[in-house]
Formats: sequence, C-alpha cells, structure tokens
Amino acid sequence: MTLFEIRKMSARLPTPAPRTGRSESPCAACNVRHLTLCAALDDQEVADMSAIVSSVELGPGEPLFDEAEPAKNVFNVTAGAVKIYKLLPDGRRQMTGFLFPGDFLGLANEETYAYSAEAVTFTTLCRFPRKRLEALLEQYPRMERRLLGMASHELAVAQEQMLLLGRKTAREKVASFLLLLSRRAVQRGQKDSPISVPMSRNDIGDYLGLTTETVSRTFTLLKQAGAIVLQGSGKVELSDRAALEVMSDGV
Amino acid sequence: MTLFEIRKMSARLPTPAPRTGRSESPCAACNVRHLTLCAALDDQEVADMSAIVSSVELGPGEPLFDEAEPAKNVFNVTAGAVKIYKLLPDGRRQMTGFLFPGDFLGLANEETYAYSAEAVTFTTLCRFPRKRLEALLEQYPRMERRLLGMASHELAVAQEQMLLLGRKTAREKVASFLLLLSRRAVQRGQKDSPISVPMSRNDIGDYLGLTTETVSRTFTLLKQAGAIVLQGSGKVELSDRAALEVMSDGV
DNA sequence: CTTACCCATTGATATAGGTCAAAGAGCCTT
DNA sequence: AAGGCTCTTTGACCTATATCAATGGGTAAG
Repeated sequence: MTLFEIRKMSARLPTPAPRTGRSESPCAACNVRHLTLCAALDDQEVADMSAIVSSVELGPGEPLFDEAEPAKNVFNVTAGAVKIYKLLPDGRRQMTGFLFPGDFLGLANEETYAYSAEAVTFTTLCRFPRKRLEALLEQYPRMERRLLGMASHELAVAQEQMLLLGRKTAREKVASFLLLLSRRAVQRGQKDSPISVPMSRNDIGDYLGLTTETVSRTFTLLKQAGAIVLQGSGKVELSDRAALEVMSDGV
Repeated sequence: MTLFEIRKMSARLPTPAPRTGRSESPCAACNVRHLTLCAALDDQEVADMSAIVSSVELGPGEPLFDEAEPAKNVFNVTAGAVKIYKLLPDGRRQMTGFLFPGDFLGLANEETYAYSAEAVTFTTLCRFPRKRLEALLEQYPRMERRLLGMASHELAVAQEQMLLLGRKTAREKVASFLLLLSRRAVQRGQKDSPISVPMSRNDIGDYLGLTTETVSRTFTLLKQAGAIVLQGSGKVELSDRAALEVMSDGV
C-alpha cells in the first residue's frame, strides 16, 4: 500500500470536534454539525438534516464533480480544502474559489453545476441530495433564509474577486490572497500567522489570473521586502501584515 | 431648461407595458409588475409588494447609492440601464455588472452595499425599503425561494465573469460582451441584432478589465473582421454571430 | 452658425506579465 | 541510497495591452 493510500484511509479516522452553536447535536453521518448552515438551527432541524446526509472523503487532486454535470448534490466541507474552477475549451482555467471547512458548494439555480470541484488536500465533506434538501427547505424557511444570506455573501466575495482580477497588479493580487487566507484561517479558529497555503503555485495563479512563474516571482519579491517568510511545506508567515495591507490596495 | 433636463422629465412619462405571468396586477406605484421577482407571485403577493414600493428616476450618470453606504433599499430596474462597480483607493474601477429592466440590485447580507450603482441612461426603478421587504419575505417563503434562485443565478454569472477577467484575451472579452448584451436583449423581448450598447468605451473597459483605447481598437478589429457593424448612436449589428461565438472562447 | 466639450479613434512607445528554458528541491518508490 | 517524479525558482526574452499623445466627430450651449 502506498503512502498516498494510507493517508487517504487515515482521512476517515479523525473526527472533527463539534462546533459550538445554538444546538450541539452532531450530524449522524459525519459526526459534525453542518457549520454555516446549522449555526442557526434547532435540534429538530439538525436531526432532519442529519437524516439525509452522507459522508465523502477525497484525496488530493480527486474530483468531486464536473461543470455541466447534473447537480444532484450539495456539499458542505468539513475538513481539508476544495478548489472550484471553470475551464475554457483550450484548457485555460480560472479558479473561482478555494473552500474550507464550513463552506458550501454545489448550490445551483440551474439543473447542472456551474463549475468543477476538486480536492486540494485530503478532504471530507457532507453530501446532501439536492431534492431532499430542497424538500427540507420548504419545511424550514429559516434554513432557506440562511442559504440566501450565504449566497448574498458569496456574491459580495465574487465581486471583490472581480475587482482583483480586473484591476489589481500581480503584487496586489498576491498580497490580497495571503490576507484572505489569513482572515479565513481566523474564521476557522486558527492563528492569523503563519498560515497554511496548501495549494500549488499553479492553482494560486489560476485563482489570481496569473502564471505559476509570476506567482513564484511575486512570493520571492514579498519575501525580499520582508512582508512574508516562507517556512516550507506550505506554511507562510505574514511577518509584516501592515505592509501586505498597503500592498493589497495599491499603496 | 436644458435638453438634459427635458429628457430627464420625459423619462417619467412612458409607462412600460405590464409583463405576462401568473398575475397581471401591476405595481401601484410604478405601474409595472416587478418582473423577475413577481413572475411567480399571486395577486395578493403582488398587491403587498406594491404597497411598499416607490418609484425612482435617474438621468445618465446619476448615482443611485454608494459602496459602504447603509443598505436601506432594494431596487428593481424597470427601464433604462444601471452600472454597478467597485473602486480601489487610487480610483481604479471595476464594473461588476450592467443591469437592465427586470434586474434587482441592492440585496446585501451585510448592513451596507457591497458596490456603487449609477444610471447609464435615463432610468426608472422601483424602490423597496429593505426592512419592509424582509418582513414580506417572512410572510411569503415562495418569494424568498425566488430571491435565492436569483442570487444563485447571479453567482453563476459572476463566476463566468471571473473566467473572462482572469483568462480571456481582449478580443475574447469584447466578443463575449457583445454576445452577452445580445442574449440579454432577447430576454427582454428585443431583437438579437442590432443591439443597443448604451455605455461608453470607458465603462466597457472597466467591465472587461481593459482600457478605453483597447476596447476601441478591439471594436475596430471586429469591424474589420466583418463580425460587427457600428451603426452609430450606440447601435451595433452582430453581422457574424458565429464568428463572435468562436472568438468569445478563444478559437 | 460657431464654439466648446466629451468621447472615440488612431498612432507611437513603454512595460507588466507571459513564455520558454533550465536548474534546484522535496518527495515517494524501489 | 538512488532514481524519478513533480513542483518551485530563476533567468532571458517576447508580446499583449497599457500609456501617452494627437486628431476627429458628434452634440449641446450660446
């Protein structure tokens, strides 16, 4: 058995601690509460959610679903990291997001997914059959309101990303990206530095509208400017956050 | 009185025809049905919507609201065109969308608007006080579902735009933009060509992540390639749609 | 009718970031 | 421990698009 396979197996083992919230009932299938969505729900609602959920584990690089495939499930990341992206016919790729524990994906208005999704690291997710989730939403308008709030928030995030893609320089893009990862880590209860950067330079480039080489050069530049320290194995220390903040907006 | 003022006055006069749908009840204040949102509503629901709505008219370039201002209202465009955008501290601008009759704007999860909004042409909108609209949503979950659908759709559109901004060439961007305008015109019951392009080259550039000059050069290029004909006064004929389709994706 | 302004277009030049190429640096596997 | 991946870094060069500058054209004001 290869190390890859062992790691993949072991991804099943650790059980993330239940989050605090209005209710402590964990999901029956994956033994975690459904984070974002459940934060506002009561025991009965969480129980109903748990009844329709199942668990999914993925190794690095494994696909979850492809763009244009029928959108049969909605997912909630519980551990690891997921990348979502769109492709052009000739293979050019645009990451539209990196998702971490608590994030939802697969919500679609149309009958098919609008993007492809793939694991970045060893990842676990909860899977909700879309039809059954929708039935539940009919029953609990409060959940639906929560989903609307999440969608509105993601829309604001998407617009911020458009500003980055359309109008920021490479340095501004990379500085913004590192600050974003740091803020998200804090949201998940981790430290704001050093941060974990589990995705490749190529993935980062496809997220920021840059090439691998430009991302690499820009990291070197930020390192030389004393704004960051590369600690190896995907850890980056934000040693001068103020400088990064200034750089992320264009001085 | 200047011509500008006369035009602005006259923007109040024309009353758009009621749309077909489940109910024909027009809004009491603006005498149109609330398009996207109302398409699935019954008479009682439309009446309740009409009770909280008021009408707004704007001339070209007039602001509707600014980013970071308290999000007190939600709007529905009933005539004209609106641009929404975000700014960097040094003035660089990214349009995040052009909105046409039927489009909603101002929905926000946070307490403030995520972007600024400004009229492109003489424009009329319906204004819904956010608090009162939210109260209505509690009462009518079906409306909320409709809003969730709209938000999900906009999210998919935003992701498509990220692909454009991050990975397409100038030619692909402009071709995609013209096809987008054409498709949206059809949705509003207009012809797919010639299309009305009411915004300036500069606005288009800020939407596509390009400069005025590059947009202008690219229009010339498409014209020379026989893909479009510039008819003056903001009308563009898509004379070779197939060529545009091919160009919009990178051959 | 004339002037003034704004916007679009075109040209010349500069540059940020892309492309191509090669050399490390970690790893997993054997 | 050695070989072979894959990913990152660095260098040299190139090109798409930005920038700077000038001209033209349409429309509104006087």
